[in-house]
Amino acid sequence: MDDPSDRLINIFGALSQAVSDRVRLAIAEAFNAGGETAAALIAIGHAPGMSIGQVRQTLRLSHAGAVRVVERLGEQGLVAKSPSPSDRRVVHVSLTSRGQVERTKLLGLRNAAVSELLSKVSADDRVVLERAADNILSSLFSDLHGGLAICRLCDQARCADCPVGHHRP
Amino acid sequence: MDDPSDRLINIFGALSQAVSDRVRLAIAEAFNAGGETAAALIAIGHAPGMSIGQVRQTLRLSHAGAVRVVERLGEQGLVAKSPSPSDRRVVHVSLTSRGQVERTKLLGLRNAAVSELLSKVSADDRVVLERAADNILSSLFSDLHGGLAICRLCDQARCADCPVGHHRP
DNA sequence: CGCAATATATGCGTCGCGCATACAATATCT
DNA sequence: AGATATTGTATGCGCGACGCATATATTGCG
Repeated sequence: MDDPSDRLINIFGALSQAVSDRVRLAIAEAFNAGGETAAALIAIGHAPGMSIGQVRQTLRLSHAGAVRVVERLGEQGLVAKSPSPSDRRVVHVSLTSRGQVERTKLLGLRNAAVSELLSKVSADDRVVLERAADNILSSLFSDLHGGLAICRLCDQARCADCPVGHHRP
Repeated sequence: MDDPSDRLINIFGALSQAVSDRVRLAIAEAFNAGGETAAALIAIGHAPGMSIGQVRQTLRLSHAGAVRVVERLGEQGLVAKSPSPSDRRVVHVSLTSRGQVERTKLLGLRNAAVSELLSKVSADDRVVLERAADNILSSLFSDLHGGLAICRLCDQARCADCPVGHHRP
């Protein structure tokens, strides 16, 4: 396969940057905590009962970073920690009802931001765009938590047949 | 036009995030300064003689932030400040030869990271992908420096007919 | 000339993060 | 079972990048 053209590389890179900038900005306006805090809220909502270590892997943070992210979310009353019954070292982190509400709000903001950009693409081209995205994302599948990292801002309930393949054995 | 499907929104958002994550990581491994410092190096190289204020707009930083970014690059010997002949308030920022070298290295890293991902897309689909990206990016054109912000990591010398349109009147 | 506007610089505080370390619980090995 | 290693979590500490408020210099305008 030929290498992609320099123009496509630059434009595709710029597009990706622009999209994530927009999402980041939209979330930052509505959520008073920076860094990976918003991503943590979304990811925890997707896999309720995650351990701190799983948060760490999903967000690619240090352990201390993961502890502090959960701490911040806890201070805002968005998540709660509960001890594991089987292993008393691990803490399970879940969303509170306020956390659920906040998470839904953030997902809506991301959805709106991305949707607005996609409205510039014709219906026919969207089919191809989706296939291209599927191909690239499925090539990135490594381990389960690496996959969760990629989808950390997704509304996975509304993403049938996720190409990153969390559901694989 | 119909709204894009939820699946496309999520996958496209995840793809964009994954691409910018990869680029960010590749650059962070090779460049010892975080935040928007690498983007500043690239952007200054594209528009040599930028003022601090233009840096501020391009990177969407506070004025103090822009001063500090240039300061950091200066400490590493990558950029140099020179007084403007016409207006003694403004400082022109340009790359040193070491800055040029470093910039080229970073551009290569970004190019490689994005190129590897695009290799998963068929030649036919790349044509459509490029059109879709053109359409989205051209819709984002606002002002000249907003455009530069979008392309802040691009190798604009290798991006003929940039859809963000810095070259427009 | 006096006053507002523009461009840059600096003091200060904040926030998110990583490193090193400490502590608790479980697993393993003999 | 007891000693040791391993795993999971928490904390002290410092750093780096950033914004806000403010200071200073230069320009433009009445």
